[in-house]
Parts: sequence; C-alpha cells; structure tokens
Amino acid sequence: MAKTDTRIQKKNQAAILDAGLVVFSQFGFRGSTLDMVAVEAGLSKPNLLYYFRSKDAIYTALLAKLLENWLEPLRELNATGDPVTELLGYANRKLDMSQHYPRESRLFANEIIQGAPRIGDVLSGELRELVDEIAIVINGWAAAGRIKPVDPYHLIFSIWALTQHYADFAVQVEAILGDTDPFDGAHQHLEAMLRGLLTP
Amino acid sequence: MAKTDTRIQKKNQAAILDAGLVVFSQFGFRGSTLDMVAVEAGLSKPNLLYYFRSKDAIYTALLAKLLENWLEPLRELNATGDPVTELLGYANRKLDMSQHYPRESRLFANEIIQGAPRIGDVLSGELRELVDEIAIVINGWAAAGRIKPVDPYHLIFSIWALTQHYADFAVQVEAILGDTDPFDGAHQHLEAMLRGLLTP
DNA sequence: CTGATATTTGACCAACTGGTCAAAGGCAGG
DNA sequence: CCTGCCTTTGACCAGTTGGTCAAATATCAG
Repeated sequence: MAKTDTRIQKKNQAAILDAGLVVFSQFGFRGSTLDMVAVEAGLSKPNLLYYFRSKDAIYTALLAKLLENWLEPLRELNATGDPVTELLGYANRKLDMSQHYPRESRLFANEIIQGAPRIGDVLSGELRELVDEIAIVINGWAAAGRIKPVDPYHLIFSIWALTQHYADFAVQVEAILGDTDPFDGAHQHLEAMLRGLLTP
Repeated sequence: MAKTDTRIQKKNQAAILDAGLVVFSQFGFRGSTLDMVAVEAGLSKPNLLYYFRSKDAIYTALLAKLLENWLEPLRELNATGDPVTELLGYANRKLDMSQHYPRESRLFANEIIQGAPRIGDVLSGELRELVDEIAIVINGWAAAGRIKPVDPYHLIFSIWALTQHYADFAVQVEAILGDTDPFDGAHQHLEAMLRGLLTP
C-alpha cells in the first residue's frame, strides 16, 4: 500500500514545494495561481495536480512542513542553561532564520496577517502550550534574580517581532539601508536590546 | 470644473474606502475582489465603479491616504527635546496606532511583505530621507552622551517591529494571551526595552 | 522487446473576476 | 408637473482560475 516514492516523485514534489514557497510567500494563498506555481516549478498545471490533489494541498503541505522548523528553536531553549545566554541564543537563531529563510518567514507572516485561517488551531494549541512552558521557565529565572523581572510573553513577542521584521519587511529595510547588509547591525542591536532588558 | 462633492458622493466614497480597508487589509490586493468590497460597503459592484475608476484606484487611494498618517508620528519627533522622552513618545504613539488602527497596519504589512509594488518609490524616497534625518538627530544625541551609543537605523526598525507586531500578528498574540489585553503589557515592555537600551 | 505502470499534456469546463453599458430610478430647480 | 442631472443597477462580456480527463508518452522489470 504505502509504496516508497520514486526518484522522480520525490524530485517533482520537492520542485513543487519549492515553487509554492516562492509564489505563496510573495502573493499569499489567494493571490497566487496554480499557473504561477507551475511555471516556477517548470511543470504543466495538470502535472502539478498529478502530485498534489489541489492548490490547497500544496499550500497546506508547505505550512505543515514549515511549522516544524519554525517551532524547533523554541524547543531548544534550555531551562538549565544560563538565562541570558539561552535567550540570546534563541533570538540569534531566529534572526539567522530570517536571514537564510526569509520566504518561509513571509509565508507565515502572510498566513497570520490574513487571520491564520489554516493554522489558528496550531497557534492556540501547540504554540500556546510551548510558550506557556517557556514563560514558566523565564518567570523562574526572574524570581531567582538571574534576569531582571520581565513579562515573559511580551519578551517572546519582542524577540519574534525584532527578528522576523528583517525578513517580512525586507523591502522596506533595504529601501532605507541601501546596500548595507542589515544583518550585521541587526545582530548587534538585538543583543544590545536584550542585554539591556535582561541583565540584572 | 472642480465641483465640490455632494453629500452622497462623500458618504459613498467614504463607505467604499472603509470597506476597502477591511477587505484589502485582510486579503491583500490580489486576494480581494470587488464583490467583497461592494458587499462590505453595502453597494452594488457597478456602483463602486461609478465612484472609483477601478479596483486599483480604490487600493491606491487607500494607500495614499494612509501613508500620510503613517509617516506623521515620525515627523513629530522633536530634535530639541529630551532624547529618551522623544523616542519613547514616538514608540508609544506607534503602539497606539497599532491598537486603534490595526487594519491600516495590516494593509501596509500586506503591501510591503508582497514587495511593495506600489509604494517602493515612497519607501526609498520620502521615507528614507525622513529616516536619514532622524538618524542624524539620534547620532547627535549619542555623540553628546545623552543616550547610549546605538545604531539609529536599527533602533527605528526595532520600534517599528515591536509596535506593528501587535497589529499585524494580532491573531497570534491573541491565541497565546487568550483574553488578556495585549496593550497594557506591551506599553510597559516596550518602555522597559527602550529605556534599557538608551539610558546612559 | 514487451507489457504494465508511472508520468505528462492538450483540450476542455464551470465558476469567478474586473469591468462595461444602456436603461431605469431618484431628485432638485423652475 | 417637468426638465436635466446625478445615481443605481441588471445584464452582459472577455479573460482568468482551479480543476478534470482521456489520450499520449516515458520508464522499467522481466
């Protein structure tokens, strides 16, 4: 029943997902067409639909695949480590993701701005639980005087905001900075902000 | 020639722009349809096109109108005031805008994420010049030792990121915070971050 | 080589989209 | 009441969209 995918299946499915990422991350779900994805993937439209049941199936597959990578850095946060090191490490990992996977960031941004119709349950389920756990850890660190007292939820929001901004609003950042690479300064600035906030 | 608009014209144009804001801010330009805007405005589709030449005209009118309000707080920043007060005031004003005009924020977010095809020249023109001016002011403050040394561009990016996040990613914020109002904590957290970064 | 299976595609369709237009309805000044 | 203008709309159109399907083609095991 569950036959293993052939070489060509794997290749084409990957090409479709790559193309879908490019197109969906720029135009959002409703703004993208199967023809755009097909052209980007170098396949015909009916051929796309041979590998994926529908436009929705491509988009959903992309979201599911990316949600994993997106939540992973948060899981790596180590409750037994040094608080400032851990939080800074997390923030830097997120910033690296913005630098190296900006399209993934924009895909999520599009989905969430538009009301997260397909991942709302993940946000209020898995993500919320994960953040609640981290919040307890951060509160513990604050109670022990290892960091300054801080609202853990807004701390996490601010790390997300500060890091994803460079991917999601890349056009604006580039319009203002010109040729300067944003990420050198971004890392330094991010660290300065978080140290100023957290160091007791 | 340039007759003043009648009452009914003003009323319907306003209704269309309001409806356009609701629809475009949620689905982006390509994801929105004239029918959606028409239903939201309580008018028929041909009637929309009696007041605006095209879908594009509605969207462009919205963007132009909003760009003004969006840049205004930045212009209000006073070079002769107290640095920390000025920057905190700006950040709080932006956060208030996210609270009271989240759809405007999401309209811009959608436009910029998707590559800012219609306002790219404003970003690299008017906005960039404005930011360059502020950057000089901030550098002056830092050189005078009135704030800690800081990259002015990334400081501005971080204020944008931290404030707009609560509007653009409202669904995610609400999924995590539940019924708690985000903006109480947001104001406090924002102030703590900026004070930690700036206070010499 | 051969047959079976996996892959690809041209032609097509119904629904939707932005936009047009002529005709109808409403409304103020005379 | 009438006249002229502003407003509204039903019907319509051409282009696009997601999706189907039967036929054609490539691939591969024996």
